[in-house]
Amino acid sequence: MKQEILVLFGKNVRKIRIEQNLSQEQLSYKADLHRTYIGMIERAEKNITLVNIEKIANALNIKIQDLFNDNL
Amino acid sequence: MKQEILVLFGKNVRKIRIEQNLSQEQLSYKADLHRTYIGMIERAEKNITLVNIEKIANALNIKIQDLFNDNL
DNA sequence: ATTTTATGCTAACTATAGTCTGTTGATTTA
DNA sequence: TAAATCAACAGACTATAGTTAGCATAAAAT
Repeated sequence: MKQEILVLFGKNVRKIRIEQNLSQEQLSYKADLHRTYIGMIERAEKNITLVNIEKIANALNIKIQDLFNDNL
Repeated sequence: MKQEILVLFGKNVRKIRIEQNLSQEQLSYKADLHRTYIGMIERAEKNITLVNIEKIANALNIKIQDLFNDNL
């Protein structure tokens, strides 16, 4: 994929995940998603659906809106 | 589907679309999506992907974040 | 009254999201 | 130098998102 919106989203997931000292695998457990899938999202290789967007936001204890911040 | 997050999203799309006096069909042109698909999204029958979320936000001239407001 | 506009709904199809296994390489830890 | 942790990546599979045509209903417009 590599569309800009997916890149923005993926960067935000990675940034917040690392801030919380979580590995991709740990986040995947919390979000009930597969290990490799988190990596694909962070690399903007998949066009994520809304239900999974929410799962990730919940796993990171943030609002969905926070995953669309575009300051960096 | 009918998951809560899809219901919230659909309600917001409909609300803003009507505020702007657009029919589903008119919005579908602007967003480059099919007529019936907009209806399905508003009725929370499909789990929309991020790329299409952005298309709808752009067609409505709003930010993606605005589609996740939960006041009404 | 009938034509037009708007939406709901179904069903079938095709494109792709999402799952899962396994391999590789880098880094860290013992 | 192992052993363990982490992430990138590939490939194959299954589930479902997204497209499209068509029919039904209701309301507004002519």
